[in-house]
Amino acid sequence: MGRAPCCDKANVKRGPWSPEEDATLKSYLETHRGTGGNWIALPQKAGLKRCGKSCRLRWLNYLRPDIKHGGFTEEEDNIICALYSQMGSRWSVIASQLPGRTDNDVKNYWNTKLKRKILAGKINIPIRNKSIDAPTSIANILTSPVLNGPKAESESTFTFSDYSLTQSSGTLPTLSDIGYGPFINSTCQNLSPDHFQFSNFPGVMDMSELGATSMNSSHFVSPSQECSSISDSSSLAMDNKGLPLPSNGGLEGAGMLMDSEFGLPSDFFNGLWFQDEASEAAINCYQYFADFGYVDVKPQGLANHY
DNA sequence: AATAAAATCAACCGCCCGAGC
DNA sequence: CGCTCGGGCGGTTGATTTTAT
Repeated sequence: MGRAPCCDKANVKRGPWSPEEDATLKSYLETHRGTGGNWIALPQKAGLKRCGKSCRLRWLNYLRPDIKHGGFTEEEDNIICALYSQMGSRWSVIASQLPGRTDNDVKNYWNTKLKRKILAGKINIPIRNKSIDAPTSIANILTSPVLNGPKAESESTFTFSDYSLTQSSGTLPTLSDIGYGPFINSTCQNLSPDHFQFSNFPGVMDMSELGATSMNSSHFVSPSQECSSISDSSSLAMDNKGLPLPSNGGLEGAGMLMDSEFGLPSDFFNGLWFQDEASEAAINCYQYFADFGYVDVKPQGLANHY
């Protein structure tokens, strides 16, 4: 038995909001200085025949003051790409770094325009291009160039269109290639934002700042869930359809990239794969991100709660 | 000008998490 | 400690708009 729905679906209006409904919701929220801590009860109080969640969404994505729509700047493009390359589809976290942007907006923008821009080679994604030695201890990996970033002069970019990543595949070892996979599986619970220096990316804030602000209120999936599918873990991940799938590393066998629970941008890379099956770049790129682009980070102090 | 195809984006869905009891 | 509920999230849908033929 599933949980009860949040509202009576039969008696709530659905679909696009009318200007009158917008005005009612906005007026109520402004008059009462918020929801009073309960979105579910709000529609009734405000006289709206809408689901509370629908009201919340409408407010957050459209009615809220200072919302910007469309017209993403190049700088915003770069920030989105860089953050996506680091954390995947954490749209709320990404949006929190873009004043006036909502997660829905960023998500739509990524899915409809940015992916195409990247594929067309109009956007370069900064990537760390440096060999590292296999770590022998936790200290090594936490201070390794891959995780902490290269010196500025060794940073390079690649584009998906020219597959230049292929050329550098030898210098982009995946974590599983160098034995990091099992390590991450067993130790990622202990990682903190301090171990990641996102500020090495131009225009991207240090992750530790996120840990102090937006990440505190963000949605996190526990390492037990996310780390289970990192790298060459042998555990199974479930895709959206509930089918058991091999976690990352799914390149082999079925000849296609597998989705995982870990927040990989798999749809994007699947797209690359199917677009050009012979593309080593897509594979390398996928593995690159899959292997160390998505290690979950948590504010220090929370790590042991899982 | 008409039609089809593609792109866009608002809105919904279902799941997960934390708070409160 | 377990259950319920609301908030929040990412994924997906589908209506509308734009572009191509």
